[in-house]
Amino acid sequence: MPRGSVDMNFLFTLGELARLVRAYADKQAARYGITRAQWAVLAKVERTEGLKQSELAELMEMQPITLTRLIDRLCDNGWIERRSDDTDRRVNRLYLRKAARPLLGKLGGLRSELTATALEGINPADAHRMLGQLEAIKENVRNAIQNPAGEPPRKEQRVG
Amino acid sequence: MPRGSVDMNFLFTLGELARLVRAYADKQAARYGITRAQWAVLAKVERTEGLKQSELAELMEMQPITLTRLIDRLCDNGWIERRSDDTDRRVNRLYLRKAARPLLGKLGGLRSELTATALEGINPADAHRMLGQLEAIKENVRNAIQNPAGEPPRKEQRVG
DNA sequence: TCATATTCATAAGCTAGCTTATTATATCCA
DNA sequence: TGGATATAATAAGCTAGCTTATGAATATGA
Repeated sequence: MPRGSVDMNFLFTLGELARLVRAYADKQAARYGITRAQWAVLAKVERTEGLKQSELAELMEMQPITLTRLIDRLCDNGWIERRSDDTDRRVNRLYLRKAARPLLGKLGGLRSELTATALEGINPADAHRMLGQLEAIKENVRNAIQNPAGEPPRKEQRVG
Repeated sequence: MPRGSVDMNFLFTLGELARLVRAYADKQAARYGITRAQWAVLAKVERTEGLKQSELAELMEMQPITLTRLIDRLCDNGWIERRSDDTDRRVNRLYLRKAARPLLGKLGGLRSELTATALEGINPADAHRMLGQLEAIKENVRNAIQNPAGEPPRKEQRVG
């Protein structure tokens, strides 16, 4: 196993874990008539109302078209709404609707439950450190995507 | 933040990281004409030739029908083959074909590259511990899926 | 022994990712 | 002023997850 952890099975373990967690969270969230992906969008809108779709997509590390579909569903259910921008007619800005409030309350509880289940037996300090490492890895991968090896870094990076 | 780490944003951070890593790995693997999901299957078959599809699906925490489609692609490309079982005509067993060998060699190198990129700046001991924690979380979630809260554990668990 | 239940693989149809292309609107600058 | 370029959202069509349903083969048990 040359060079330390290089040959660890990190890639596939992460994929399998994400698959399991997604299946579990989707099943639980289905009680409230929402999917995990839609829930993630709703939760972000709650914290940052008034964003453009493109800004939100960037925040969530997701392509704008993927977000468009999720927003369609959330609007269909009356949880959020698109409002057109005063000065740029291309833009939609996203706002919560009243109907989302009770749902968001329940989802908050569910999030705590799911997190507690997943992290059971791991002490809080370790869990915290692990979360920090996951964020660091996210940053590494984001940089790798934006500055592919062998190419000079582009100016005007979105992530500074 | 009551009760330690319960309200950490573990759920969505994991989802975003998995999305980023998948996008990156897919883009790199595309150089060899394969996707990350197909690659994961191929790598498992390499390590455990002769498994039934249903056994492999269980190993990979994935539904049999999802696996069926991935196997279809791998067979189309001539990298693996389904062989029927001598004693049970319902069963397909999976074997590598010669054509997979050079590909597997290249993919091994790619895996090391991707892992090194993702884990850059994290020391090997920490990375190792983190991987162990991810496995522990996987186990927690698997148990939660199989023994939903409020129901008695079913006998004949698949994961014992 | 034969009806019932289980298992294996797959089909149909859904969500959620992606890339590439399109349309409408803004911006830039010559 | 007006043509090229850039940006916002969406469409089309792909992969990979899922649930539910189905057909074939096997196992079980009265």
